[in-house]
Amino acid sequence: MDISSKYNPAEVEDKWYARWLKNRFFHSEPDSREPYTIVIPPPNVTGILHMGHVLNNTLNDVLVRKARMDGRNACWVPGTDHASIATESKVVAKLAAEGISKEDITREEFLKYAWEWKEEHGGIILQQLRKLGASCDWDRTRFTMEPELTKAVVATFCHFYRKGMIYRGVRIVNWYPKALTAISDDEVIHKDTKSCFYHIKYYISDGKGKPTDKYLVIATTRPETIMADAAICVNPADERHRWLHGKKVLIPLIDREIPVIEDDYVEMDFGTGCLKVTPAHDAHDYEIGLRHNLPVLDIIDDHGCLNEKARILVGEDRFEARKKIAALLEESGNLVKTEDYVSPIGYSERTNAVIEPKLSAQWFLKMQDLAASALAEVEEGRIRFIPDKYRNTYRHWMENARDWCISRQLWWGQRIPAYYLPDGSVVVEETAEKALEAARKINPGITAADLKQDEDVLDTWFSSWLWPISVFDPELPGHPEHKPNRDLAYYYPTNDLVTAPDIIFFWVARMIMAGGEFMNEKPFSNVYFTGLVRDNLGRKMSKTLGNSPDPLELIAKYGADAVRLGMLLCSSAGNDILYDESQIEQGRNFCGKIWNSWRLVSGWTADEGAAQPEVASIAVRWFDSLLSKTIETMEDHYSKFRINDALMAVYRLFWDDFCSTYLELVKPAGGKTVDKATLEATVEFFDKLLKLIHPIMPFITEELWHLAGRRGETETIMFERTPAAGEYDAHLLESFDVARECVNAVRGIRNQKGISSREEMSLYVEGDLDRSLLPVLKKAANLSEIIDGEGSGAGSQFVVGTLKCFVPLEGKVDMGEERTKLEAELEYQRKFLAGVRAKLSNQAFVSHAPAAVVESERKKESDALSRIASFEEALKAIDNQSNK
RNA sequence: GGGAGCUUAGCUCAGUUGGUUUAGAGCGUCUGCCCUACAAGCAGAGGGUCGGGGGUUCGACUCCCUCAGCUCCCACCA
Repeated sequence: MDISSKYNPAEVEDKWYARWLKNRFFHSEPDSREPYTIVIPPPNVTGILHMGHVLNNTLNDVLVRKARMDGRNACWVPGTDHASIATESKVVAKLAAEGISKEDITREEFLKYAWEWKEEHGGIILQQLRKLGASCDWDRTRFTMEPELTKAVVATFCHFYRKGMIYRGVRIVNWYPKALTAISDDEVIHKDTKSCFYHIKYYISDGKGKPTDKYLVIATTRPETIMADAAICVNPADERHRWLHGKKVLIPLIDREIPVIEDDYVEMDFGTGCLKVTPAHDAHDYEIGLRHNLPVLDIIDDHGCLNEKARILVGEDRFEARKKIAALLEESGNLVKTEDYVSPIGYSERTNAVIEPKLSAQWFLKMQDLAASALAEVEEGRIRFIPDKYRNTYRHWMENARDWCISRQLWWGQRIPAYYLPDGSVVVEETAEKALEAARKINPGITAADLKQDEDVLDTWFSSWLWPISVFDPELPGHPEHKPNRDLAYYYPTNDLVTAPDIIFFWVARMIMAGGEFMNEKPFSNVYFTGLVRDNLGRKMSKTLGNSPDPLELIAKYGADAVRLGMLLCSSAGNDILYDESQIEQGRNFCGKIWNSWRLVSGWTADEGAAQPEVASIAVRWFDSLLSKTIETMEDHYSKFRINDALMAVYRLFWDDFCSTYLELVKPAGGKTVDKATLEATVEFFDKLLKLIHPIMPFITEELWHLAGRRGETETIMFERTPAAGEYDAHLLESFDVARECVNAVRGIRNQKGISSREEMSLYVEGDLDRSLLPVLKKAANLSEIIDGEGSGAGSQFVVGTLKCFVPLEGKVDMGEERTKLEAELEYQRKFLAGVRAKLSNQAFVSHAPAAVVESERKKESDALSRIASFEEALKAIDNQSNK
């Protein structure tokens, strides 16, 4: 059969992916089989493939392909996420590059640009996934902002609003001045940041707005907010500040009078024990303000600049204002001192911009009930996390979940379906028409033009949490009375979810909540958390470091199968992945190995009449057993999501056992013909191996499966069944390993003595070895004869287990060297024996340890004794020789 | 500040209820090989007192305590 001498992944991969698509092999429809469902963690619609995606989607694909070959109706639903903040900021940047400012255009115009951009760049990542071999059901591709899914999101909002779980409130939120939007707590990262602690004098007022000569000192890191102070707060138990109770003080520079209040919140031993309370610019202060009924004065605008309410430094950026006010305070004599200080500051996870705690009106979803039931799903074991340790993290969060701020001050996203009447009252309805209807019940005179829809959009996660439901039946979310359609009824709950642990709360937890709310059923059974992909120095991959390779270039260079294997090689669940290109090289090499092994086998021609050599017959029986055993091992690994262990098992089976051992044993000596039975068995083994490898490396296995079976274009390995583990001969496997060790030892001696593998040798064996395996020894070690008995004279002695072996080495043996080697062995065995005997002579051990353990120690003892005897004899023999 | 986890060969990691483990794998390293499947390969070899200390136990990489180092998550002491 013609087969190119080198495997060409690019050609093969493009060919097969196109055929798979053409035949719609990935497409799934409900039928009588058991479903296996995965929904993709939807990547950002404008994103491009990075190594994290490669890891995640490779794992997904392995699971899906495995399930498909297990005979299940596998469905992997792909799609993308509209990613409001990320996408909007990209569009804003693009417009800015064209000289267009978002503020100069209308919402409609902006959205037009955004959609254009999405159409142009959106979904590139889905094309890229095809290169990786992802077997997604592309006919089911979804986008979180497509009309149907948007309807689902809006309906969901209305649903929770009607249940009284959504409310609008003025709260301190994490304000992101650059994008002019609030972001959720989860999108803020706190980092210890060097800053400055300003100690500032506030003079006591004489009651008429004039300073007395008495003062208190507060310490703050944010002097630019003093103009927004509503009070000074001290701990009521703090004796030092008792004299301040009931007093009023004047804010420096602007001389506004504020009260001194008392609250337990203030730590006596921190700072000066006096806290300036700035309800508009600090969440704790806001709480204190509520308790003490303090006025709220917001002096920072949406861009992070001081506004006119600050009275001074109006229009200055918050950081500029901080520098300037420090100078002003210094001038006015209010600055006592400054000291270096490190404090946690919130940054945007996305852009690293400093987040401003800011008072603003936002929509919230109450979390308490949702979180409690979502916690139970995991705690009571209905949903399994892999690795298990994430349960702790999950529990902690769910027990402390705060209400979810679901509004975002953006345009790209699902607009909040709240409509305001001129009198300020609000109606929440799925459509503008329904809203008008509802509004007229409040005020019959209302016209459509009077109703103003809320300007905000919903947090992206407010759509992605519906994903496992809405991709199948977008009618259901928000309408729990709706009967699930055929797809949803069949595919839900999905089986496994593969995702990164950093979105455990953003997404995983919330999908569980939505599942409980609308389906009364968990959305998936297993969540496999991958690690973060890092470079080989352990650094996160980032554009700025330039340490993030382009997966498509890697695929072009090494092939998708190689990239997949390379990623899986280093990935055990939950551990970070230290990526190194050498792993992908290893994948490429494995492809080469598989390819070449078939080149070898395909070159064999069967000789109908020839009898099967004994060594081939043994090899076939042995490999058949080993194959069964390995399949069993792999199934066990898969069931525990130990994908890389399953991979390693088949990798070694193929390379070490099939190629290096089996093929070498059955390989016809002259390179000409092989008996029929052996050839058939070999081809069948190869076929099974391909099937075992297919979920991991889909392309090369499909190619070879076709080459090996001369199969038609509409056939595919992907619907073949996973080979079943049959019975295996444990005794054969064990004794075969002894034989292999012997072979190893002989080869070692060859190596050491510089004897070519082509030169035949003799071997003496004495002791425990299955003699039926002698042909294996003979062929693998290239022995002319194996003599049962004790060898003597010039030669080298070694022991495998309790088997004593001797290789005659006439004229090639250095007796001194042999002596040293044997003495070292003897020394080791004696020490070992001493250890075992110490154990056995310990009465406590003998009486407490289980009989089997004691028995095995006894066996160790007798084995060691026999080995020692062998070595001693060998040494004696050497001495006799040299004495001659 | 709270919580979780990690520390095993040069590197990355297994080690599944403490005893057939005299601690394994992959990669890398070293030695020898182009023998017609494969040098992206073949055949071998070396390499670890399982982070330190203590304890429980007949027995500890495995359980407990403690110290050290690292990582992650949560947390706005101004």
